[in-house]
Amino acid sequence: MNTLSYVLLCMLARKSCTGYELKQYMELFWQAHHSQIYTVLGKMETEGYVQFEADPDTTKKNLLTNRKRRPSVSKWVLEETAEPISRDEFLAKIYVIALMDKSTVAQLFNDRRRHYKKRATINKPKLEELEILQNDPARKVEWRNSFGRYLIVKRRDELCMQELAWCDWAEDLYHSSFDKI
Amino acid sequence: MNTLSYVLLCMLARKSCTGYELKQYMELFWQAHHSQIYTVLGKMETEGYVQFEADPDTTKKNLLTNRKRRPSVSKWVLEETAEPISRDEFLAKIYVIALMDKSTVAQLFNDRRRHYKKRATINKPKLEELEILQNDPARKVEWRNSFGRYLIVKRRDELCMQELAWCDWAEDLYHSSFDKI
DNA sequence: GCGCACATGTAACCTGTTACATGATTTG
DNA sequence: CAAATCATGTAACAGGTTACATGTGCGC
Repeated sequence: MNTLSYVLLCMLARKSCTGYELKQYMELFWQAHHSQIYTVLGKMETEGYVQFEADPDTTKKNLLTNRKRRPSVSKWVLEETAEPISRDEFLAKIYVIALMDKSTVAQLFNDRRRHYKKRATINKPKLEELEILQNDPARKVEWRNSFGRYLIVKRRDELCMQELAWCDWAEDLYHSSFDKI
Repeated sequence: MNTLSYVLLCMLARKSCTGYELKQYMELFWQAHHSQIYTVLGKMETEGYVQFEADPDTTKKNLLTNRKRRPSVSKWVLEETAEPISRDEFLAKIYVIALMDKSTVAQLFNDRRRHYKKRATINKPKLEELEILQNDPARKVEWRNSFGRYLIVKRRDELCMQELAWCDWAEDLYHSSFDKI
């Protein structure tokens, strides 16, 4: 049981998912390839942490459910939390911004903006969906069940907006610092 | 020459560093263990990307310099930039916030705040130092040389502030959603 | 019918982590 | 003078990526 296993168990604590869904839900804060996810899910099954249930209706769709190993998650949550890891190639490139020509700089920032705009458009509908839950008194149980997810989606949304604002600020400063008029 | 190698070359483009310094400079956006850094620096030397220069004064201190392999960095900068990777155990735990007891939630947020406050206090003096460069017309060359680094330190500072604000917002919302008065 | 998103899996390989090792210099 | 920080390195192992493989269902 490594960290990824516990991350998967956390996802499953909310609702049963397929491996495919787990990957998508996790992408907000933990990127893993499907090859890795299916491999560790297999190990987790042999160790009794999850159960596979074949879906008979729509063929070939497996549902996974967390079994009565919940206490192991509660225990993990109390253990010391490792610091977040980030690896951002774009920022390594920005490190040498003063050595690049202007067109390269423009391209780098445009790519970055494009990427975060795309992220934002994927995120926005998720956020709105969750905020509908929040404001519907008839769906209190669902809201409670999605509360953690809402906090994370909200954080991700802020992050995207701030990154885009930083791109604009940084590019402006670059021009006002290095353009000799 | 993998991604880490290019990240190291970017750091060295700014100034000569020891392996130890490289680790610290990179930590802003790419965390690597010293064992990995020294290993790849060794490979980079045999392939002629860097040179080791022993420091005769203060014993045992090696300075590394980037050689005339600069064009390879320029080429790398133009290649497609991989998306940033993040792995945040804390957010996985937040996913199951609705299943935790209140004291666990309080502890989680407090640890997170402590961590980001610490980050902020490490970052703040770096930011101030760079802003002094920016405002000193006599140190234009230095400012230009540190411009990329400034952009990154600034981004990191914003990130810390926003994370701390999010913690307060999230914990408030948690209480107003789940405290039955 | 073609391409795309859904859906799952294995194997080889590269990257990153942990543990082991050592020694100098600085600060309380 | 003990503890922390500076400073570098190797080896074994665990984690993560890439490539290979296969098949379904939907919309254009």
